[in-house]
Amino acid sequence: MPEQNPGPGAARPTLEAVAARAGVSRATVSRVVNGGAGVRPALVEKVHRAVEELGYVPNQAARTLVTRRNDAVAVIIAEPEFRIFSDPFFERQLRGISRELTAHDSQLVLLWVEGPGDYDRVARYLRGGHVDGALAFSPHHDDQLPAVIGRMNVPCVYGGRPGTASGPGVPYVDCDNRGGARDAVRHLVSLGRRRIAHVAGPLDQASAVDRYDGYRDARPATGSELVVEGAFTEESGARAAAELLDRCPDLDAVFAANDLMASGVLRTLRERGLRVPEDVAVVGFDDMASVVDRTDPALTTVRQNVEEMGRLMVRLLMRMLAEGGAGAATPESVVTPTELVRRASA
Amino acid sequence: MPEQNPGPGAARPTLEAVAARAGVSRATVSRVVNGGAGVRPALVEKVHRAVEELGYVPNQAARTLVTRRNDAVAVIIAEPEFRIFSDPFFERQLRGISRELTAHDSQLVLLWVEGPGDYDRVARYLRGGHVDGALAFSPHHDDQLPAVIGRMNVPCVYGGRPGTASGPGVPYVDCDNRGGARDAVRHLVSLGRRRIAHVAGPLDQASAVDRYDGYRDARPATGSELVVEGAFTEESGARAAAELLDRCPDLDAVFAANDLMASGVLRTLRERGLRVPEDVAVVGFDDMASVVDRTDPALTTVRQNVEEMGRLMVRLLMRMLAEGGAGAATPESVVTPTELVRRASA
DNA sequence: CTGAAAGCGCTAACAT
DNA sequence: ATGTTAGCGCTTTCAG
Repeated sequence: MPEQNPGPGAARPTLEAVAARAGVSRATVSRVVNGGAGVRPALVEKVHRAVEELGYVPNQAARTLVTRRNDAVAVIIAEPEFRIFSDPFFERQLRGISRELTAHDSQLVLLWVEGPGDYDRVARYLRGGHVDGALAFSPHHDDQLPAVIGRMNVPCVYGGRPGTASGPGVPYVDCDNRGGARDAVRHLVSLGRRRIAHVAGPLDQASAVDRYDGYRDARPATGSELVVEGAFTEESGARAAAELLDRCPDLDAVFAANDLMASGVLRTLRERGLRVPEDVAVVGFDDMASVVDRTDPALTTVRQNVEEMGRLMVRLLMRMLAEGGAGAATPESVVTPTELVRRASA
Repeated sequence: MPEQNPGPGAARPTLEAVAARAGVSRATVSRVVNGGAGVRPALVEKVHRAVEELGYVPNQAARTLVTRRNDAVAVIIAEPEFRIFSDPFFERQLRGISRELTAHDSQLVLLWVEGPGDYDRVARYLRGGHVDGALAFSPHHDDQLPAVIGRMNVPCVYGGRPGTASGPGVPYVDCDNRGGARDAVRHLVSLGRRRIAHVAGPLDQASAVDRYDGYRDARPATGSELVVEGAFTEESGARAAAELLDRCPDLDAVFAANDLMASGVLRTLRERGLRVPEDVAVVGFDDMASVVDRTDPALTTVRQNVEEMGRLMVRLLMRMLAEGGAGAATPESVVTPTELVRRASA
């Protein structure tokens, strides 16, 4: 249990004080505090005791001033849409980030961007040198945020492949959306389904586009595409299914670009008296527990390991920082594998 | 649009450089950068131009070192339970905090505490003087986190009344849980209901206890208490309702300590063929949009303004900081009013 | 292996 | 109204 903080009233002990108490120089205390390499064990011990007794904690500002390291990373969340934050999905990713950052002794500074009006603030903050690097989420293809961040020349890793505005060579971590979608549709094909519809996500987001591409890769060549664009919400999935059924009453499978929409699809199917999977097989994407657990029948879906993706973002960033920031070449992006999880719906 | 960052390679310009360029002293530049009070307009203009041309941004570490201000606040989230983060409820509160912090030119540093093993890390961080103050969420009555934070002597405001472990006089922002519960139950009474049951939240949380107390205040004096403790989840609400019905088949109203549990109660009632509100009236607590919108019938509930509560936490903290931290007396806590929202269920 | 000394970039008295 | 000066607390050569 750490000592009591003397508080804002009483001045906190400095290196100087510790040095005096231990009967050594400031330099020696500094060495000990930073690992104690090349200091005689006896002195190390003495210094440690003094630190303990005085309740010494290094002043981070002073340290940053000379080392130019902050041990802090910004997490930038662009939220042009509603809700992204309360997405259990995103929570998992943030948790992965938080844990990995802790493992690297770094702090998480949250920058919540509600719109273009906030870009200046973010830019200023990044320029201010408050953080060693950034992790950013900016799903929308035309969002200018990546461009703004890019101009700041701060090492940054994206969660999800960023849009065109960010320019090429921007490192990111994403799951294999296209491959996962391909697996999902191939599975439906292997079940003997032929009229396979797709409820796409908002096509201004890379993940939605990639999943759509995967659908195109794998769907049977016969017949035409059967696609409606949704909004990644339950409601939009339900509406999309209705439209699809109107257009093609005898469709025998639906691949939805996420679980929430798949859940909406199931609802519409039930309302129309269609059985799942007998009449129509359904596959989702994400394996989002809060949806998948409640669905009836249990939803077959494509799983991605989001927490791991969060951790990978941090590791990638740390590698960039270690290699000396702007000088080094940007590292490769990471694309994580997905896994088809078979349940009752397909 | 801010200039391009010279980047880690090129050294950033310092006050010194700006001073040289503008042909003034460092002190003058400093004054201008910090508001420019008492500097001749002509010079202000000159300095501004130099700042512009050089793309100067103050070094925060250097500034913090001398002013002892960080312009950063820690948000500490204890999460002994699952899920708290993806709670849309909590998102709203965090958003209020984020916005108000931005208005005060402060940054949000997120400290995610997953268990007692993290307490040391938090304590060290707080001791390190990285932040001017903290905002903490620690709903569980016996959680030692408030005690740990208290010992650090860092100004801190709690979201929700903290448990006993924090000691007296700890400032917090909470809604009037007891009064809101009282209103809910009084409303049921005014509807002529007499056998009013309560599905309580986990009674190791102050909010659950307070709502329970409100129930006791207002329930009809006749008959005995009819209470089951739930876990603030939909499922636990459903189970609690089943138990209540077994114990008292002719109950005519249920007040649930939150909307999620109320939704579970509705489910059980429906399964047992009871009509709402004809046979049993139901009232929830929170007015959580994602629940209230889907419920059938629409849920009567007690609304609290969470975003505002988040903002109030920041304002309270800022007042403490302005008044000089530990020296001044801790300010009064803030209890915000609730509002009964009548819908179809009661 | 240890200590002395020189800053990191900025602010805030204190002079002028 | 402006400039001069003395640190803030730490790391890091450079001597010894």
